Amino acid sequence: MTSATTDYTPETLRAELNAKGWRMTPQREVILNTFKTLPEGEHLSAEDLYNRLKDQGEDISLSTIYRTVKMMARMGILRELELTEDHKHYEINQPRPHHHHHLVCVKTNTVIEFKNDKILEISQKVAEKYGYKVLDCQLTIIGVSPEGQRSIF
Amino acid sequence: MTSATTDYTPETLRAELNAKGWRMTPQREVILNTFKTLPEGEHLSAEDLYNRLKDQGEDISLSTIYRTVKMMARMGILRELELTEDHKHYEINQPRPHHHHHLVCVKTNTVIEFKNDKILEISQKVAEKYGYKVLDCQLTIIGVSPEGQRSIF
DNA sequence: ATGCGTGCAAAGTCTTTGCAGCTTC
DNA sequence: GAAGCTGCAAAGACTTTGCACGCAT
Repeated sequence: MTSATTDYTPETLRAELNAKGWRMTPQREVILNTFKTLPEGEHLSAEDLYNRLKDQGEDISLSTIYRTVKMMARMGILRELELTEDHKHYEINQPRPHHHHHLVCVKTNTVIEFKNDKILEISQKVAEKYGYKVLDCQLTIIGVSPEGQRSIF
Repeated sequence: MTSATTDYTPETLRAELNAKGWRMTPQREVILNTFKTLPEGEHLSAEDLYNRLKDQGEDISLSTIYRTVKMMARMGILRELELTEDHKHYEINQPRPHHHHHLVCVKTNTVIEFKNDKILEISQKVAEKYGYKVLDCQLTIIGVSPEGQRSIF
């Protein structure tokens, strides 16, 4: 298991998979590359990814996508985000300087990204205390945006 | 909308509901009280809550439970947690000294709770910057436990 | 009296799984 | 060659919704 700051390439992914007796495939490479080139702050649901790839002429089944993103999340390659929507979103797990967190409005469902280095520091301290290795840490602030505060409901 | 540190009672809940043109009901009171008396650190899924109430002779439909916990989460009364499982868990949204966060192992699915006051401080600062009111904040650290590190897969 | 809330059953959404065939090691 | 991986279709888990009746305001 590699740390959250590994910069995965198809080669390092292949190596890690092979070490576990698993295999590199074209599908896995395409998915990894898609996340690696995703603009910072953008995150995709399984279906988003499916459609995006389809548009690019890459026909990867939804099953494979679900299987792959879950695997990559468990490996620490992707961050699994559960924000306001009722399905998971994924984004590449960036090393420290790019790591960000989310501020979500319960009324408007707006999501704001923000950075804060202390959070990773705290996480590492806590994890160390329990002997855990950190793959990812996510601070999600749930609140009400200025627009949301104006509405009664 | 009230702050995360409000200590809800059936009366304050009724007042807040009425102010919005909504209503207090026996079901809502039972659900609120159940969460209020839940041991710290315990959190329930909709189905957990349904069964627990049934055992106590309180027959509240699953639909109502889903509707109520979602409403209470939006009001900031409950925290909506998405940890390792594929369904949401709820717990009362405690004021600061009892607020806790989660350290999750991707391999064993173990969840450890921990407290850290700095996290709420950081959240409040961030929220303020954007003009948000904080209802809840959750730091989730995803990692690998010592036991998990021993297994290859 | 009004209209929100509940319970029921049905529908919906997102995700997982079994299996046959293909691909990687 | 053996075993993992993919795609398809079907199943599954959890959650939401329409509607008629009852209850809070």
